[in-house]
Amino acid sequence: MQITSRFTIAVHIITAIDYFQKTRRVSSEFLAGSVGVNPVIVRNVIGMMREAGILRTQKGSGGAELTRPLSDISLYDIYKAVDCVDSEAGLFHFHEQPNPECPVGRNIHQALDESLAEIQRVMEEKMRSVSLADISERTRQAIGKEAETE
Amino acid sequence: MQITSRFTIAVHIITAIDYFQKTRRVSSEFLAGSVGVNPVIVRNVIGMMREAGILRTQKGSGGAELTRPLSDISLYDIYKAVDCVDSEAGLFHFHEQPNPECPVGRNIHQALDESLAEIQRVMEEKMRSVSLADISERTRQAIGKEAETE
DNA sequence: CCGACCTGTAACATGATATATTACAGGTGT
DNA sequence: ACACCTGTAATATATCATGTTACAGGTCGG
Repeated sequence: MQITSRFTIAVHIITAIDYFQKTRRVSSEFLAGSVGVNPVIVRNVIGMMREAGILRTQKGSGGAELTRPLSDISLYDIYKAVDCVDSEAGLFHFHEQPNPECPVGRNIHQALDESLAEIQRVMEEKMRSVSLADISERTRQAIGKEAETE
Repeated sequence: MQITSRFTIAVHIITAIDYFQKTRRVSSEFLAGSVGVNPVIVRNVIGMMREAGILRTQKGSGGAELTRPLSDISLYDIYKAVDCVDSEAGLFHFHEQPNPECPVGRNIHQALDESLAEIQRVMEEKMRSVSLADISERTRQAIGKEAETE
């Protein structure tokens, strides 16, 4: 099991929009080229982030624009926006038919749920603590280092 | 995306083995009845835990037996044993072909990896902090409360 | 030593999901 | 009018989780 690549694709997209938006028009085609996936995937991921209020898009003329500074967008915002996990079901898939006639079967769910929820919570809190500004900053630093060694 | 139910099934199995092993023979058929899945699933999950050294099994006569006390088995041990995530690839699936000709494309992976690894790490550390003794204890308490209200 | 019961494992079916791809209707700006 | 863009539907494919049947071989009580 792995968290869908939509997540890293979305982070890549946001970073690229921020990096390029002042110098060129950032269309889904262009982004698809940078990310290395089909433009339709990009448009879908962008659509999810638009619904989540992270960015705005312009039909026709093209290009996407962030609605707030990178420092106000966390990895958690992206993760939620692109639906990496079902919000209701949670991160862990509990087996669905523990036997109610068995004492363990009818109580294990309740006994485990609290711990599973906590695990999910610490993970999500860590995601909240990382902003897209952090990622963008690291990306720009890496690009800067490339220039040095040329 | 969700973590496979093999994980909660495995926790259920360990808890049930501990709960029943002194009073009856705990076969894969019996466990399958408690968990509510096919006996083959149980045998496969048990097989994975055997490979991980968490329990021993007896061909022929049946029954599984834990190799160490519940307090020495953590949720993380189970999670690793039943292969919830690919150990090499990690929890997050990075898109595989970011464009090396794009400055963002060729640096985003490195810029993100550190954060993704940290997120995975805090999650796994939380899993290490919960032992099967905790889960068993809560299960037994829940069973005890049932008895009270009868 | 036979028969009942068990495990380990392979083989196959099925449904869900991630990703890719084609297609097209409709918006925008020159 | 035309080129370029987005939003979205429809479809294809591959992978994976889970279920199911089947069977070879181990163990043990009678």
